[in-house]
Amino acid sequence: MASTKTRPAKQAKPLSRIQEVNRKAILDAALEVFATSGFRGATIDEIATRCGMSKPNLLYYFKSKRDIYQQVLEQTLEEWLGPFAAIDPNADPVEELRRYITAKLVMSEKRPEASKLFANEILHGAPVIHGFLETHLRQLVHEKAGVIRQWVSDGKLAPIDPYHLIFTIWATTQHYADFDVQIRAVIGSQAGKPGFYEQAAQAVLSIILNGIRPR
Amino acid sequence: MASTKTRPAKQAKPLSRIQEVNRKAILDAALEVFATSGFRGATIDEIATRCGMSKPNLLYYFKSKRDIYQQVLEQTLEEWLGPFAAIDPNADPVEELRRYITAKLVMSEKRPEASKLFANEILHGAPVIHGFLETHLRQLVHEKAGVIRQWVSDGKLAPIDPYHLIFTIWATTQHYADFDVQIRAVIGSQAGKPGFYEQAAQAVLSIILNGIRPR
DNA sequence: GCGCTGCTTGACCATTTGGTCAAAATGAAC
DNA sequence: GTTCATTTTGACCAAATGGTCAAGCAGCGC
Repeated sequence: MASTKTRPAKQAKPLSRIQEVNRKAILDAALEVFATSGFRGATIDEIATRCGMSKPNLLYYFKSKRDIYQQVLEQTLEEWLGPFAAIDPNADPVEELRRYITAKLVMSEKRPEASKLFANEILHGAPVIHGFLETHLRQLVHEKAGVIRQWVSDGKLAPIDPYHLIFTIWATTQHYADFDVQIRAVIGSQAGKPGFYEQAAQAVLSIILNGIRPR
Repeated sequence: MASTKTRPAKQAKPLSRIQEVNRKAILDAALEVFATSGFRGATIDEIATRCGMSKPNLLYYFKSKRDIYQQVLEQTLEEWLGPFAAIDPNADPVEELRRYITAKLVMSEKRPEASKLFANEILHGAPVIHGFLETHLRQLVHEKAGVIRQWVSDGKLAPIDPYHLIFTIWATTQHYADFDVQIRAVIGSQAGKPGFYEQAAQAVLSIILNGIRPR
């Protein structure tokens, strides 16, 4: 994604102290607003207000609403896919998947906005990150699918379609972030309690890992 | 939900032929538009145009955008929860869950808009159906959780938290509708092919059912 | 202090869009 | 065909919102 990191545009202008601070503040606020309201529902004004800034001032740093949105998305994407990219072909399959699933559940608990941001983007047809999905993500998934397929060949996992396994893991883990309102409504106060996510992790791991253990 | 079915308001006015036709056309169009654009993104104009109607004419049948949205949501809810409500305590657990999961995957394939509509509503905090979630859905889930717990007690299923099992099933099955764009981008043309959903069903069933089979 | 560059903003504009209304068209009953 | 209720619409309004701009302000090197 992007050229280097979060530069405004071309020609690596050094990006002053105040710029760095303000751009970060904007992106942080934008993540929350976009995650809870979606792209259409979010307003520049709300993002601006949330970081104590006027609308024109915010537009001094980003040229449009779409621009902010895109950069938040790209920035969050790396972080979000980190644990997936880190899946190690040489580790023990079940342990490695346990690690990955746990990591994703922790992310869903700690940063649900990131998950919601993507969910919303994809739900509406991925207008902004469609290209990324078809190239980078596709390549990455293809690679990891190969790893899983190898594990299956080696008899270290039950025979399972790697792609659907990946989708199942994504679906279950992200569900806890994206649908937290529903979960909270259904199970009530327990959902907020400290041990809740550990309990969720245990259940999800139990289902998926036992579902794919060699037999 | 709602008083009887889809009456405009109070006092069961018989609802003329033309009303019946038009209301249905509007609700059908609205489902699609709301599902793809979300509540904020949808416009009355688009819904109206899509069923060959003028905006004021549409507002003759429904008093506001919110009103249409709410009725589409309520109408689809019943249909969506049907298979869940139909889970039979007396059937064989593994077979019954296989039936349910399969039914949900079929729905995700045939009517992805319904799934997307809910996903969007919940993602944005369930402003409209929050009450429903906390009462009816909560009660229903509680009831079915009891069934699963009983199955576990009887040794017919591996020990698993009923709620998390339900969430896992919802997450995986609905993922195929809500994130279809991502799936298509990642695995390419295969996603459209006829056998794809059967393959998905097989993989999901394999993981979940083997994950909960008594051992 | 001076001047210059970079940062900030009030005022403003254009577009979109939910919703209203009075008047016209249509259909049904007789 | 006349009459009345139902249905349809063009024209319109008000609010929200993305985005612009010229002018003001602030920091900083000298």
